[in-house]
Amino acid sequence: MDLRDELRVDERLARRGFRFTPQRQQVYAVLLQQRDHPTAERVFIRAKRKMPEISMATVYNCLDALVKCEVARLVALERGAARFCPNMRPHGHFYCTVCERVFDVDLPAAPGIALPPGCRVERYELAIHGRCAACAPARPGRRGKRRSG
Amino acid sequence: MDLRDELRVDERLARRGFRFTPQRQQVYAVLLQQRDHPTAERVFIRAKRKMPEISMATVYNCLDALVKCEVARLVALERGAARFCPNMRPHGHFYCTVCERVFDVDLPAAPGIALPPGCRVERYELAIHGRCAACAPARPGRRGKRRSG
DNA sequence: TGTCTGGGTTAGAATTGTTCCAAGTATTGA
DNA sequence: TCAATACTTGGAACAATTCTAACCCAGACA
Ligand SMILES: [Mn+2]
Ligand SMILES: [Mn+2]
Ligand SMILES: [Zn+2]
Ligand SMILES: [Zn+2]
Repeated sequence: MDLRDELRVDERLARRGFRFTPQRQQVYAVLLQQRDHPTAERVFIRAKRKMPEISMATVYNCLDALVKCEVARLVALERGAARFCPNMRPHGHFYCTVCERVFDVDLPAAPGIALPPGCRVERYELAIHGRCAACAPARPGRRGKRRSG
Repeated sequence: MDLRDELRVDERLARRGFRFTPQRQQVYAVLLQQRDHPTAERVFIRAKRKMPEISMATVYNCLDALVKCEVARLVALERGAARFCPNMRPHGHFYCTVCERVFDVDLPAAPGIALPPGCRVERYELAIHGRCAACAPARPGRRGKRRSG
């Protein structure tokens, strides 16, 4: 984890009356360490390696604080568990329907979409569903590695 | 409901071994009647007006059949209840974060997104979050009409 | 120093949205 | 007419998330 990043996170939390507790540091470190868009449960499993006492409730609380302070993004790709991403640059996601891995993709510079009149855009959520390189050749069933951590 | 549409639906279901039962007709009619991207529960409430015996399990079953036969789309905009849409032309969605209404928007002709190499796209899901015309002027809290059905 | 205050952590209960199940019903086609 | 198959139903089960109540802890302040 980059020290400058951590300092920024610290003050971003403080600005909203949140503390950068050891649990929140650990949850944030987990997000930075393996940027594979883990679910809350996967974050929980990884965070427990260095902090065995941490609870699921705390993981949800920490992720919520990080998302509220714009230090992490919640990514809702399908129904089912939300995923989390510490990349705060605007970007979309490629979701492999076979191995369920998620990849960041850049958004097009000029979306050029005609909105209903009077609408104000807050953010774009682009999800591209398909097959990643590892899974593209297969036809049905599942391929590629899943649940690696 | 357009008769030609209904006939097409009938055969689309039949092709997959599904029947266009009175319940499925009713659920489909509800989707066509008020194209506001209702949740399963809202479909249930509306369907009960003409078919008081219908159950939630059947509404889920019917929506599932319609989605499988490509007669309706499941739209997963946020965490929480999925929404359903009978518009099968490719389109994205504008989601008002205040009143929670959903509007169809046309997709740009050429998205022009650089994907991870080797990826095969199945479909795009574009969701634009923001404020609709009715809710744009407001700052915090909620405005606009909600849950009208 | 003692204690007040407010956020934080925890386990477990509750809630939400969805899927599954078992039993009975309806439709189809030999 | 009979068997196979699909369908509907209420309720149980389930998964993801949120809520609750008890305790913890750091910093403010008397
Ligand atoms: Mn991402
Ligand atoms: Mn739509
Ligand atoms: Zn894959
Ligand atoms: Zn609105």
